[in-house]
Amino acid sequence: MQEQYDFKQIENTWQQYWENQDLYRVPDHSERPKYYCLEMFPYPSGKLHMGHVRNYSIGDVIARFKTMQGYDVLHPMGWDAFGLPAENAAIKHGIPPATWTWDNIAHMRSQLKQLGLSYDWHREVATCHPEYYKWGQWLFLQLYKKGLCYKKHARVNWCPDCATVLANEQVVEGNCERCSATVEQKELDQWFFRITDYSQRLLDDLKKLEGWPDKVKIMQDNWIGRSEGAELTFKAEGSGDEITVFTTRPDTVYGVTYMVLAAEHPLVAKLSAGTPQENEVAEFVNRVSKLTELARTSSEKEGVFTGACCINPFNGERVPILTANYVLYHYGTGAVMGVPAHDERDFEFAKKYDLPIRVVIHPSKDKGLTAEEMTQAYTEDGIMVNSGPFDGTPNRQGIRKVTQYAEEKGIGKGIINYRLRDWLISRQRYWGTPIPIIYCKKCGAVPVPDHQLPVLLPTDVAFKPTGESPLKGNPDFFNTTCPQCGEPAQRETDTMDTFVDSSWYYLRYTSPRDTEQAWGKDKAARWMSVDQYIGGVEHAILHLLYSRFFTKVFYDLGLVNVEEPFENLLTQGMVLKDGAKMSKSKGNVVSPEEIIQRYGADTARLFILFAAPPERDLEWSDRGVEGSHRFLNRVWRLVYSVRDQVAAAPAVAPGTPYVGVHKEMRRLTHYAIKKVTEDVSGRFNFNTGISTIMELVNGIHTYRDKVAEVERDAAVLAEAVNTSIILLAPFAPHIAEELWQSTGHSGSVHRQPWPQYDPTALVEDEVEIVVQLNGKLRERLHIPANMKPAEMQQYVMELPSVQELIAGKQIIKVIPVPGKLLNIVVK
RNA sequence: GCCCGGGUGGCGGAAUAGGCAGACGCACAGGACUUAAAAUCCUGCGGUGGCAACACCGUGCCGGUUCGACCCCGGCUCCGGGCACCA
Repeated sequence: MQEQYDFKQIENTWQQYWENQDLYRVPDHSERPKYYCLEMFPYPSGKLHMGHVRNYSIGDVIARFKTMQGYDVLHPMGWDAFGLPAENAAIKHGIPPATWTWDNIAHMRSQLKQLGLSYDWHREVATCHPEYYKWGQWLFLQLYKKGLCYKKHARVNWCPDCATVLANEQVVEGNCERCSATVEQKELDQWFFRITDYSQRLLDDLKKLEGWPDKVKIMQDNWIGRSEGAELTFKAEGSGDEITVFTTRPDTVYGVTYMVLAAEHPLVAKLSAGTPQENEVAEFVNRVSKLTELARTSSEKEGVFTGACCINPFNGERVPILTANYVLYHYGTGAVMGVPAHDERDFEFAKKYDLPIRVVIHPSKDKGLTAEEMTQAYTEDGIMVNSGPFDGTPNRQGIRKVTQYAEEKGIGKGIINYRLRDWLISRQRYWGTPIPIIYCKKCGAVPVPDHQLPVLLPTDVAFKPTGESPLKGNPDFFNTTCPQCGEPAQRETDTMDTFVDSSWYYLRYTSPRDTEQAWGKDKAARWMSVDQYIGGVEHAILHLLYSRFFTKVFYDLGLVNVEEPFENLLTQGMVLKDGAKMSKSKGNVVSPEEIIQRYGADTARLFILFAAPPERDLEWSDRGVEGSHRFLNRVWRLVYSVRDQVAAAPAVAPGTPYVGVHKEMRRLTHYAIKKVTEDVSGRFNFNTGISTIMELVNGIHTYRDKVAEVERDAAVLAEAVNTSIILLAPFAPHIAEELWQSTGHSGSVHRQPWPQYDPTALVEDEVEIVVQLNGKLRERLHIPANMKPAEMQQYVMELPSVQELIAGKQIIKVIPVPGKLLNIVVK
């Protein structure tokens, strides 16, 4: 063992050794229980950033800890390798996307290896590899055959900069989630997955996910957006055209004073035809439908009379039909009833256009409302009035009763609406999984037969700066023959959203090299579900919702036997510098490479785990990094100074009665085992775990310095030193391995069993308690630890110093808390 | 507007079940070692007053419950995130 901590040499040596020994390979079958630890795989952008380092350091601690606890830990890594940046690089630098991507992967893989992460690299996957996307295509076809995948002509989100369509989830406040360009609307033929068929199950099963943060579950709940209500049908006067509205408040149907249709609603043109309103309506629709949803909904409410009226089937009243910008065509039925008295939007609209307001809910029997006095809508609960047979009914009951009545009369029905839309998966891009569909003039859209998979992405493609997919200009790719009739046919040139690729990679890791199937059912059964998933909260909806959907589909197809993919989810916070997210434009980026170069991987990992608990944002501090480095040096010097004594020491004999400093050293050792185990297992509070190891190391220093070498108990010292090395192993794996080997051990420290604490070592003879007077701290004192509350009270109360405290005061009550305090309440 | 988080020393953070606020680390100050510096080691480090023992104040603000509140309840405020004309 060298006197100096030479992290470079140590990290290189052990990384090579572990690789040569194949230390992190995990078997598919064994007697040990399984644990699946997964971190979100990265997009191979070129270099690791600190967010990656944090994500993977957290996962590595858990994986190593679980391994030491006796589990077979599946801890894989791979690459979310399809995507637009590869195409941009091709256009900009003339490098083919495949070359660019594989070069990046090679570099990032070596960076990950430099961090000393315990991945089973035999299981590496890359979504751009034909052996991976072949099965993505196969899964697409399984959904297709099940009717969960369809092509539809629809108004879709189009990003002009990315030159492709986007899923709803990828539009953030009207802008592209990737490049922030303003999203436009286009009418196109597009492929969708029928995720809406799973709305209710995706919602219901959120309750089963006890290991997920509430925040993420709430976000998914909101996104699915279940809303219970009724559809009610009104008939247009004259023509008899039916207008069905969706409402969550059927109890207010007697308060309807107008109807509103979305601008795109087919009846708008029909109803206004031939009325004096016709031109005005056409002009309004023309203007409004050009606007994006965001532009429409952020402007003031506007509407025009269509010239037609309809009859409220509940009270026979005649109300005008309008069209307005605040009604969305794609939600519900694209039509709403206007109840200004009890809906804020309707109130605002009615005030602007002078439409009548009719109160049909009173706050209570004694408290009424009048339309004239109202300054805002009354949306709370109350009693129904002006509502024919329903007068006097509490409105909550009224919702049920009106719906029931509508069903009996055939003018409506109860219904549940979801905000969730089907998942648009086709992309007009080259660098993605080709959609395995062939278009034949005779047979229509024909799925590519299984034996023809994969539909290979051609690599000899020309990129144009227009951004158009080069597949369109590649006849070798798109010209083919129909699998059904053999006539000439064309391939689909759209590729799949990369979120499709990342929605099943956790399953592929269970059978990464299987050439016969997407995964082995037995393998998936052994490893699924993922016990711990770790990644950024930015995937709360997109990736995590899609993966849940896929798993449910696979369950229904009999491909897996779990209904949820991720048992426990840890969403790590961002890495900040000077209070802001690291970014090139802000110039506050700290490069992992530089930190590893200067301080080593162990220091980088230790700092990032110590500086904050994983879920919180982490403020980067160069000083803090130095502190972590200093600590590792301190551990090194300690072990160096006692290495021979430790190596030669016997084990602590069970039951040995230690006293004084020796006893205290043992207490500290076993307390550290207890505390670090608790911090790493349940709470993932690595910061407090590390601080406990620091306390142990500080304690060993004191023990070494204050006790002469001859009086030192070698067994106690060795126990403390060995424990600190083992506890440090998941956090700083290289230095721990080196120290382990230098203190006379054989076998990797990472294959040692995680230590168990000895409860008898934690028992103290004396405890410090405080004496409070009316809850205020007055005195600290030491008492025997085994005192019962009554004994403790008597003992403390008789102490002269305490007598002095309470002299001349009337004692009202005394509250003894064993091992903690005694509170004396006096007057 | 609605729904989640979060406000604790100069800084990152700790207090896991209502029981000693500030563990651990950073920064800073003083000291030891050194010709000197770095490294290392030791000591101090919430505020105010005091030579000191000690006293008083102190977890965003106001109030409540309790023998006792960073922690529970009510009301506000500021910061971060999500959703937002979804009928």
